[in-house]
Amino acid sequence: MTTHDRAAPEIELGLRDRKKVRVRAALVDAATALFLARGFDAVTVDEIAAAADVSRRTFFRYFPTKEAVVFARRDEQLALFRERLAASGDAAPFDALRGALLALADDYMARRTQILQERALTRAAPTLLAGDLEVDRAFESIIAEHLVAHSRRTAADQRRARMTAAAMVGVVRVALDEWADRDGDVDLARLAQDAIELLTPIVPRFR
Amino acid sequence: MTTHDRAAPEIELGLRDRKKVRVRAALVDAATALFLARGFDAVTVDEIAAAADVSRRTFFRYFPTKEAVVFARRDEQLALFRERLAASGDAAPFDALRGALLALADDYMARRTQILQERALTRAAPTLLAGDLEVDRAFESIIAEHLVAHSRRTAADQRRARMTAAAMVGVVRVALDEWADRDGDVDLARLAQDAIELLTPIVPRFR
DNA sequence: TACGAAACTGGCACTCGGTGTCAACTGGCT
DNA sequence: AGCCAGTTGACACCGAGTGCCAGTTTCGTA
Repeated sequence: MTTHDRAAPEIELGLRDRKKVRVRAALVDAATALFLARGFDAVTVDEIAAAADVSRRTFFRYFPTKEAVVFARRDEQLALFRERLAASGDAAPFDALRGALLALADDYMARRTQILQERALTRAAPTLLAGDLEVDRAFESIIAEHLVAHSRRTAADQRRARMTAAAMVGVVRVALDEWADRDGDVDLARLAQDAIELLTPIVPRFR
Repeated sequence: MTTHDRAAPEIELGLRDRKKVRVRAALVDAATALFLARGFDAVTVDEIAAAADVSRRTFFRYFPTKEAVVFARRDEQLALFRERLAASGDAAPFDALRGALLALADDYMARRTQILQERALTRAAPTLLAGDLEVDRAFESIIAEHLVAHSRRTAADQRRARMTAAAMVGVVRVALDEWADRDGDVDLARLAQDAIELLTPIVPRFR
């Protein structure tokens, strides 16, 4: 029912769209390979385009910036998180949140090496660091939306919901950092669980 | 004792250094005036340099990037915050934190129009937004350092200290956002106070 | 199956942010 | 006065991103 491909990859795409998917994938693959080999800054868009066998101009038709190609995967995570949250509609808001976050933690652990590689890339390039922070804000927006929607209409309550969202993203990020710093050798779900539990006393209404 | 100028602005500067100060100020003034008039992206470095009567190359000798000239003032706030925190050395860590944050809130209210202008600028330019986020992380680092230094050496305790720091920056930012959204017409200190109070139950050791 | 519209692509020229280099200048010191 | 070091401007250069247009490919339709 949605235009999202994940749920229904079987719909016949025309040749035109299949080509587009192929080109996009080729660009992502070429870029990540080059980035991992030589670092983000040392790779030019021309090289990426050449490696994917398209013109430089075409690269910028698929991605608005050089950074965007790095964050393509992260945007998918974001959309997935939003879906999961929306799916568990009538559960207690805080429980839904915990569920979605822990599911995310599982995803991360499953794609461990890839995640760690991406992080290593991000640390080395200041430009990418900025994008990383924006992802956090995006998560915060989703969570805040969710909490606000399930709060009373009081200004004070809504503010508190937004504060809770900000705090939650903060503690979860610290958990993620620790996991990454330990090369993914600890249980991220466990860390995330602890992080979320830490906030229990400040979550409005449930405890 | 420190090399910081604030405490001792009376030391005689040679003609050379006085010039440098003047040029730097001229660049900041010219840049902010142009930015406010036409927005960050619509102003080129050439224009800023011309308005300040120096060459384009000289601009980049004073600031590493076009963004840096916007964040010059914010870096001062950051240093000030760090000093305040270090000053109140033997107070309870959480009290010291609250004190420094509330002092910061007072600063913001005192420079209300300037702060609001800067924020308006930042919102409009995606590049600047990234810088904004980095400032938050810098604050978080300072707070985390402070809390970690006053925590037990346990891994769990230190992690909790870092999580608390992240949460604190989060809730304070929400307070700041609300203040700015209301055009600075509410009491920021009060909002910040509430935000910090919200975290009391999760702060390690004190309650 | 042929054809016209629409989408996609490549190439080119251009703007702007940022850097390396070097020659000319200016203030500081003896 | 004169040397040294720091500062400056000019120029050339690179890479990211954008507007534009002409050529090609795919799609829907007659």
